[in-house]
Amino acid sequence: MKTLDETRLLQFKKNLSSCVNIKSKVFYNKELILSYSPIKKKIGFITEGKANIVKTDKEGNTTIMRDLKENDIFSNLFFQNTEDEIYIISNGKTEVIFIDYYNIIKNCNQNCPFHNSIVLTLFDLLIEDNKQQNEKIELLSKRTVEEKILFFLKQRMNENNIFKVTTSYKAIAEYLFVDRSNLMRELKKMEEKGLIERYEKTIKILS
Amino acid sequence: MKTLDETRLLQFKKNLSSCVNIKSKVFYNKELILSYSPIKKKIGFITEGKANIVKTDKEGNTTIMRDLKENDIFSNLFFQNTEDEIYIISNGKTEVIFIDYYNIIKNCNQNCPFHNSIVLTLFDLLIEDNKQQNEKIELLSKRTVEEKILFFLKQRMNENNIFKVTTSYKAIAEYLFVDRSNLMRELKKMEEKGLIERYEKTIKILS
DNA sequence: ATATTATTGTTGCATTTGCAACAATAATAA
DNA sequence: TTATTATTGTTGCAAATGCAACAATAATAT
Repeated sequence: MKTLDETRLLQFKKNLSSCVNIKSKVFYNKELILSYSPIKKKIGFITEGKANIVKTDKEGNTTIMRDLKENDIFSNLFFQNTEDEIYIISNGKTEVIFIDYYNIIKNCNQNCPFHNSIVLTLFDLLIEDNKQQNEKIELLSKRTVEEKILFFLKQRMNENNIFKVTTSYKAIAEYLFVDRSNLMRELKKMEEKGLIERYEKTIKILS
Repeated sequence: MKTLDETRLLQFKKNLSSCVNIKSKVFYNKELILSYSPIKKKIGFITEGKANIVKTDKEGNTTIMRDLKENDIFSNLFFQNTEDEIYIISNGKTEVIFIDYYNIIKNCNQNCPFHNSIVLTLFDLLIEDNKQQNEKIELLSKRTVEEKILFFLKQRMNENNIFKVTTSYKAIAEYLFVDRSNLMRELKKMEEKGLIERYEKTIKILS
């Protein structure tokens, strides 16, 4: 039983506009969707496409903190103001619904029946996000690049133990916070060890 | 303006018992508070003390994924079933309130006025947790041990740029996912570089 | 079609890091 | 108190990793 099924998400999207002020917006590739702001507290919900949470430190190093996809939630409420700059950037064409945080916490005047349902769905979406973050922390806690790769692949492989690189090895290296050339080297080693088989962008996990 | 002030948390604790089934429990050092379960979905709220989210992989390596303290929320809903085992473990005397997830998502029969307020507070507690997770991901994205140490220290130093090690260097090394002896070595290097001053368990950040 | 840019694959090399081992000290238990 | 256990501080060494550079290929733009 999945907590968040299609029906419920559909209902959520319908209810949203009936109760709180929302703004829907379409972004194209590499556009800024949201940045840190202590004033304009917004919650975003991706209705179509993909996005990344990207961090740039003061030396200019850029890292992908998170991958976001359809039905994922995000917010500038999730970040604190640090030296690093954190942005949500679209990855291809992306459609987003923005919800004003104050609309959520303040019960709407007419005490509409939708409000509770919306908050509950947001709650479950947040739990889902939390789960994904824990998965990322678990990934990063792995001691070696090989362990990181295996964990990453096993989470994403299909029922035939196959994972297809739909993005790029560069993007995967960024996601794992490892050097790209080292990623390639480790993949080769893993193939020699018999842990995986690889043909260009198709990887079969054998272990 | 803080989202979650003392007054609100007090109200939350009061309301909880009026509306949903809760169970309060006291744990002593190193006791199991919660583990992964697909059936018994629980949300925990720490009213006193500290706890850790601890992960053990199939090789037996144990890592501290998160530090939890008073007013922090946790749940087995946040984890997926992987090869790694994840537990919430008390760190000293810890008092916890357990909330049944189904109590939250199912509006209570009498449609009490507390329910919405509770869900909203849980929502904000989840946002707070999310923020802490992002902070940890940001920390782990740092490329070198030195960068990790500096980020860690700057987040925690007081207004005089002083951080006191209240736990142990061993625990800090675990939290940063770095080797303890390397942590000591890097601290020495950083002192030589003039980035910090250190006297046993007191560190002054100079940069 | 051709030029331009991005990605992939590879390697040598320097650096960083983890591991193991040990002594010194501190904290805790008997 | 004394014994026992945990933490701190240090180092040599091997392994893992990142960096830089490059050619080959693929993708995209003109």
